[in-house]
Amino acid sequence: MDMSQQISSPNHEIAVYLAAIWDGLKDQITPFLSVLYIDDTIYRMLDSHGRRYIARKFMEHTREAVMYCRDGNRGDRHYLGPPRYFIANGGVIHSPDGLEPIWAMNDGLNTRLESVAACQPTVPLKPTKIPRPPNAYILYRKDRHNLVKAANPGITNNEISQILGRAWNQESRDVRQKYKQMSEEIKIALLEKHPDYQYKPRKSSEKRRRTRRSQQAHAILVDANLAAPDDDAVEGHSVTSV
DNA sequence: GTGAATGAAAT
DNA sequence: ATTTCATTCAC
Repeated sequence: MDMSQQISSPNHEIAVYLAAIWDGLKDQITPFLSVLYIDDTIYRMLDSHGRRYIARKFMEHTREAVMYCRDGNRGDRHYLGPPRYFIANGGVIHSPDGLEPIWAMNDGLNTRLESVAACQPTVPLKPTKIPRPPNAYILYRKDRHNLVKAANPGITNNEISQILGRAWNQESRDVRQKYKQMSEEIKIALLEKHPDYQYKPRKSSEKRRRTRRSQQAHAILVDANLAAPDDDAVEGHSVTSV
């Protein structure tokens, strides 16, 4: 191998350059980190290839599709992370110019979803979590949930469940059969789309324990570039789709 | 995350 | 026989 040839090649220089940038960025990585903070200066040094390179390196850590987002509150900050990270806790992804997505937390007043940018995975990702198909009662409850709520202002979901649980047990075999039929069709459709689907309940010990950090506290952590354990959020295997 | 109902599917 | 998780969303 002719090393001198490689060292002098532009490609090699670029590779070294990108590797150096990644080297600096990866200092942020902890086992729980799900979003990478990238200073605007660094971000602008990267062209599309460079950004793709960094994204790929980071995906190797997150095992999820990631996207870039500019900080909606501070234009000089960029983040790289799974779309679900930006969406969580009322966050929205703006893309006013249709090009560069901007992430902002929902203040309930003047944030609106303009458009959502897509991103394409380039490394093997964690398999998507396929939701369990709903049973007959779940479909029945879903159907009547809004009706019961409208008829009983201030009613809680638990009360709705109690009411519809009784209603379900009183329902004619016709109605029950109708929903049973629906649930079976949905299940068949699911198996058709995901032939390898299999229900995999976790042990209760595997369920999420830590109570969620407040939105505000979380925003502060992110802003201080201390974004932490917000992400073992993936039960067993899954990616929240956007 | 929990609760509150039912039921499918796993353990 | 027991447990998880599908739906909903205030708490």
